[in-house]
Amino acid sequence: MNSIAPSKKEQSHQRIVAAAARAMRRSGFKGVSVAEVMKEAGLTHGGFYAHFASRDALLAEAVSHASRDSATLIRNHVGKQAGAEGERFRAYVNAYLSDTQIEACEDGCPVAALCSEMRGQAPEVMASSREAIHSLQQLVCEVLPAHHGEQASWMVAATLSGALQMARVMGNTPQGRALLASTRAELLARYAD
Amino acid sequence: MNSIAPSKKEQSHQRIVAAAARAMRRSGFKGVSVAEVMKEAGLTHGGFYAHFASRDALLAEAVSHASRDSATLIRNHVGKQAGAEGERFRAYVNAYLSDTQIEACEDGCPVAALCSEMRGQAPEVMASSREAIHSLQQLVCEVLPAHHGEQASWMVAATLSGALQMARVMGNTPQGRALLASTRAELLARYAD
DNA sequence: CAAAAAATATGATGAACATCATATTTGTGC
DNA sequence: GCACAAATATGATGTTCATCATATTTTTTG
Repeated sequence: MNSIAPSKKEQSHQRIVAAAARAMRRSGFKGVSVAEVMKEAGLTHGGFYAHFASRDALLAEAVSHASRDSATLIRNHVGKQAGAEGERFRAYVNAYLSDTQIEACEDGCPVAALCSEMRGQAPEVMASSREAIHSLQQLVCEVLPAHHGEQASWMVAATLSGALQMARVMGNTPQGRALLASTRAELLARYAD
Repeated sequence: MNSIAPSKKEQSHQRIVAAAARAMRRSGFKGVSVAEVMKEAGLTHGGFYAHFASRDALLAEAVSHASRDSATLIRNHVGKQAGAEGERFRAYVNAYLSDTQIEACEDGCPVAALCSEMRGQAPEVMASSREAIHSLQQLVCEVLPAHHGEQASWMVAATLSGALQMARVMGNTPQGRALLASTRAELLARYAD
């Protein structure tokens, strides 16, 4: 077997992780059933344990995958606007808190999708979760005008995640959209420059 | 029977709701098992359906209970400091984001404890959840210096809930405490007056 | 193409859980 | 203290689910 081409097993492994990462953000940790994820990956449920030591091991990998994935998505979106300091921040906040995010959980930020559920998970899942939170803060740091410092980046990360979660509970309604609009306006007024 | 004294049934009902409200904030919606809640209330699991139409009906009541309960707790704490405008806000933020809150989920804000899990619950649970979010924002409005307006109150509510959730994932560690401290500092610097 | 190895499918097992029907206990008015 | 009603307990049922042992299929190698 060629060691460059991904083996069949690796491909299956990745399909399973990707399916879990989507299911997780759609329905929470508890919403990830081994059988359903395997079906979504085009496999049968029994073969699961040839790929993962346990369901928790899958969840841990899926959190990391979702984190990298959503970070890449939004980096690509923001990276193109390399204008004045503050422009990248505007683009980032407007994307993270856009109205479309209310209903687009599946490909969105795993912290917003799962944060209140992370506490109390298995140790390996918590470790991945802490990394996902760090990754979110890191991303904020990259786009936040530098003079605001690290302290502000933690607070902004918390605001972004908290606001998106709340808006999703309100739903894609005037209320939910107003919540997002308020948060965008406050953040931009105080941190865009 | 006297209609003033709470009946035995009402007392049991309240004990069940209170137990569920604690279990819920400790372990999430999924962590509320009918059998365990009944045991914690000093009853056996089978009697449950004499009190509630379904598990979801219990969850909905428990969210409302937790919301009222934690609001009362923090109102009592803050209410005593009726000093200059901004003093109440300082007291509120310092209490909501105090280090002790990292480990005190059971009696804390149900929005911080459950927000990312609320989306996708049964309709009655979502209705209670939306009310709990409104109640949090209302409380922020009461303590926020008036000139900041309603827009700021939504953003501050999101920040509080988001930061506490993240800190709880980090745990009661230098990291978690630093996250809370950063958020407190930013909020107070920008909204205390 | 045949044999060996790797990957996946089938089906079973046991645990956890919500729900409910029925029995037992507890409290109340006479 | 006795009968009646309300409240609670017991135990059963059916379902969902993670996990795993074993069989079958697919892939690779000689």
